Amino acid sequence: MNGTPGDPTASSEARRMALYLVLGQVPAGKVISYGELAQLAGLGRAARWVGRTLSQLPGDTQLPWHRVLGAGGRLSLALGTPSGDEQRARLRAEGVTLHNNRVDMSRHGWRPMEHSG
DNA sequence: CGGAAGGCATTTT
DNA sequence: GAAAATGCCTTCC
Repeated sequence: MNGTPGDPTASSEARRMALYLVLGQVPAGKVISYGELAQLAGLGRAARWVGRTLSQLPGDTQLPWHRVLGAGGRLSLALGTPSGDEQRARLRAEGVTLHNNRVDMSRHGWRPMEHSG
């Protein structure tokens, strides 16, 4: 609940909508971190909230949640987990190069601001 | 010096 | 109060 007076933040539903919009802006073959995603969605440092929301997403969602990684392209999900294994499988399917538990941000790091920020 | 891996601190539900 | 799809800092190669 957003029953926190003093916080101009919108309802959790509004935050989730912003997250969907930003996440839908992520092109295939590119990746982004939870923190970046939260910041682009205007959520600030709610990186935890982003990860939690993605985990709440249904399997029927069309959102590319598998393009969301930890900071610096680090995989937060561990192998052995349904989501962790699927994320790596989907990323590789899009042409993303995986290094053990790291992604090549230099080649797949999404830059919504490009250079003219 | 640069990249990768692990640990501790922060935030949200 | 506890758990979790994280983030930044420090250390090793």
